[in-house]
Amino acid sequence: MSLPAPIYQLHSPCSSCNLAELCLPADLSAHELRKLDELSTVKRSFSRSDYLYRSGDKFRSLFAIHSGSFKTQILHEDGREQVTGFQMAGEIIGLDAISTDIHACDAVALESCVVCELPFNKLEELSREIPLLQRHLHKIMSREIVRDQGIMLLLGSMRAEERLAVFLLNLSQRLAARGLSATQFQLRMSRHEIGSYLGLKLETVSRAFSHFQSERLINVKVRTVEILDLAGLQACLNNTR
Amino acid sequence: MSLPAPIYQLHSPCSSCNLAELCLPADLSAHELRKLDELSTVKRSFSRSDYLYRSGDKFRSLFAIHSGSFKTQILHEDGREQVTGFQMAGEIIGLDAISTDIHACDAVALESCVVCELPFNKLEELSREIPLLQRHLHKIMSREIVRDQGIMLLLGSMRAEERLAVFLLNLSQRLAARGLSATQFQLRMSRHEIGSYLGLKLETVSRAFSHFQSERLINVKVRTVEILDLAGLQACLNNTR
DNA sequence: AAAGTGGTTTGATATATGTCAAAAATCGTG
DNA sequence: CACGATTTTTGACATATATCAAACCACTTT
Repeated sequence: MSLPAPIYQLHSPCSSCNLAELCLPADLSAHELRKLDELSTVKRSFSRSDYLYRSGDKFRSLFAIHSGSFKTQILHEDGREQVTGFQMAGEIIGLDAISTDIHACDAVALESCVVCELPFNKLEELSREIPLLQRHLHKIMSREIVRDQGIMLLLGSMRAEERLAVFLLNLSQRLAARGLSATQFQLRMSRHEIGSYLGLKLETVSRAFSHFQSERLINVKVRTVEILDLAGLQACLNNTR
Repeated sequence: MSLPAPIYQLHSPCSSCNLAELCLPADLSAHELRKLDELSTVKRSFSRSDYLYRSGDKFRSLFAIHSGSFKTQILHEDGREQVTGFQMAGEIIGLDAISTDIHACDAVALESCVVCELPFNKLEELSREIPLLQRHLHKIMSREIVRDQGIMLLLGSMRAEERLAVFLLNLSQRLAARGLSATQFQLRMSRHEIGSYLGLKLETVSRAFSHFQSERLINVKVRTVEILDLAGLQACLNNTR
């Protein structure tokens, strides 16, 4: 396994986690919450560019991101790479590995991160006993499918600037859901990584950023982004080609 | 709901279905198989261009395709469309709807089809009682995630001819898994639908077909395809740009 | 503070794919 | 079988994005 030794081990019950509303189903009974604490085991820390797992690793656990953010990527033998997502606190990562018991992509920390390991056997066992948890797990997997299909739409039928607008609006909305600013944030990923995610070359990403700035939709200075006109960005999407 | 009245209703136990090896987990006990037959209810027939479900429909059931094939598509309000997949016998369809209890895409029959309805409540109940079934359901969902991410790679970083090669090889392999010819088959979808799936215009798809033919990799006459050189098609993928 | 390194921006140019158009082939239907 | 409607093919041309290159900037290391 590619996990570094846990830098600090905190026994951290899910029931008292401040991210519970993102990770867990609502409406669990006290009894169910207590049961669920069987699950939460250890938190692990990662530094920028550490691997949480690698493609080919044996699958044992899903991971809940407690803080920080990751990218997931597929590396094709011929050198092609595709970033398949950027994940942040409260999101569950590793779902692709369930199908074959082998991780199908790499997960790489974009900054300092803390992650909760969720042993999958245990999760399945608990979800047999707690129907709400079962349903929740299904919803999380289904949500990932919907997300991926949204990206297929983006990659299959949107132009460069539309893709970047979708990307920025999505980031904005997820940050807001975490109580952070929807309009001012630091990008944790490079132009190259954004390009890989959006199916564009890094120069094209950079030009699109510059163009948005010249249109007064955003201010951007390298990785610092301020959205000036959310509605204007939205409007980019309606210009069908 | 958009389902037509079942044209014929056959009570058809999964345990005796010839597609069981595609739909069901291996190694179920006789007892478990018997339980599973609680699930299988009714088969429904569809004709070409019938909707199995539409985006926005209330979610109640997954569907197992018994015969025929479907496309799934997202229609964006601005008229953009994206075909997100082509599904054939033995495949399970509707997973995207679990996340919100509302179908997120349309499923349209590409030919005459027969479909088994799998009420999702029942499926969850059974999968709490049959751990192998639970695991199987998880694997099916995870497989869909992996599939979608493969398409992201295709859309994000492959050229037109590579995309078509991937498409043809994938079809070939799935047909072979169903005991059909890996090298001779009828396409059930139009150039436009293939293009939508691959993020290309129909003219580009048509040109790529013609080019493969001129290279003696395939014979293609409208919707009749014969693959002459499987290895040659594979080799298309290694020409990194 | 200087030097090095990697990331970013911008410009000039090339190219793959899109667009538009017309003809050919195929399919469905009376 | 013929008609119209639809799909497919092919060509000529347009364009969005990629490629190549250089300068610039920001961060790390010494």
